[in-house]
Amino acid sequence: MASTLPLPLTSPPQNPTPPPKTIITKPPTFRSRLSQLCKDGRPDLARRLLLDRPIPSTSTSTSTVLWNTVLIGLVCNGLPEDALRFLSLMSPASVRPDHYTFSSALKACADSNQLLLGRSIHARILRRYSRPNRILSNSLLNMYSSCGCRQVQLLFDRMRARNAVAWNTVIAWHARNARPSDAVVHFRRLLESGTAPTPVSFVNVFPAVACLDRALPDAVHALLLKFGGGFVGDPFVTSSAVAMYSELSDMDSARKVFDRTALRNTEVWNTMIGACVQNELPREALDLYLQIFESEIVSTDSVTLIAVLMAVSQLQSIDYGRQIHALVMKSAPMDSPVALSNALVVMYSRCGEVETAFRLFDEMSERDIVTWNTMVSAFVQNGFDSEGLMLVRAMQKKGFAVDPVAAMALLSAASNLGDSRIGRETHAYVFRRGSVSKGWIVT
DNA sequence: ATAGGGTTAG
Repeated sequence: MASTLPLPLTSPPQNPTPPPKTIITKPPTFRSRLSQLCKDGRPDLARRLLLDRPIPSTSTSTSTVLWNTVLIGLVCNGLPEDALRFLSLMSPASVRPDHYTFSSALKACADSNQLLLGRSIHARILRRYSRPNRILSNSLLNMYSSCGCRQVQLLFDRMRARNAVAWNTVIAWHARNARPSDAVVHFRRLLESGTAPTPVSFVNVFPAVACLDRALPDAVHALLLKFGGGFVGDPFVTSSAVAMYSELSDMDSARKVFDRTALRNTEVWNTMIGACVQNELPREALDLYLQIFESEIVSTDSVTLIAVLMAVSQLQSIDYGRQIHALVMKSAPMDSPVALSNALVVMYSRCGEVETAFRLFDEMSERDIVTWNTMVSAFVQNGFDSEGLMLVRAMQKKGFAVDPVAAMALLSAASNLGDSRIGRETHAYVFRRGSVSKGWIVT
């Protein structure tokens, strides 16, 4: 290109051809190969490549970067246990862990719920650094929060430089542990501290405000509009706000938030459809599904189909049910998730087609506890009590223990059959197993 | 290269 330009002859030569650098791509470095493998979802290959490397001719600090790359790759690909095993192979003589190592290790502990290991890493951090940096402190907060340890508050209170991430972590911790007012208090203190809230601040606080003062949800939503004009378009924030209004059964507000969102991805649609189902508005749910279908802009996934099947179950319309079933077969013919098959079984059962429900149940290659409970309840609810009882035996043979849902079906079947022996046995079983913490209701 | 986020069947 440069050679075709009419250059004046007097001017000095100006690199007539581009340097070879821009033509020949540099060979990938060992680190870039590792991180590419991790990005491609093959951290196992990256790990093997690193472990099989003949002799580490690189310096200790370079090694650390390589090890961190694989470690982060394992964590980000949902393999926290492998990450921690890999970490234990890091010999301190040749690889010296750094901030990145520790923060990834803490995330691995958080993801695999390993409090003891997390604590030991915390101790190593304190031995290494007099004061952990902000990211390490936030990683520690997250680890303790994920592992359900109360140390979160103490650690947070002692932090000097708290950024939004730290605040958000504590807000989420309170909200998830059924302390909505503490979550809101920290949200308020976040605003008072002068730290700018982030979209995550709102995502975390929304679930907490639904169960408090009725004025709060609108107040927090107003704050959202005031603080982050940019956040309202965030699909996460939208989903969270829709879910909050749905929880309050304020479907007008939920719909308003949804309608005002420019960027609606599959998850946002799923939340809105799920909100309709939760509030027993199956027609609205189906209508929304139809809109996705016609717009062809966003795609649907198994979560969408599950919600739609629940709506059909509420409507008890076998015609719609069969159509959705056909769509399920078309969209996910092979390995559809168990939850989707379960939802199909529920739908046929609610529409009164127990035989079809059982055929689907019978054809399933994988069944979980919900599958068994669903089919047992399907039998009992449709008057096939003996079949329900027999299926409970089959379920126990497969190693699934009777849980509160199955117990309810059993009691109901016993009562329908007038079988006092099974009724008494189930009652005794419930009493033996019973504890409120396990979801059992003891009477 | 590092921290926090929404929906999911009985």
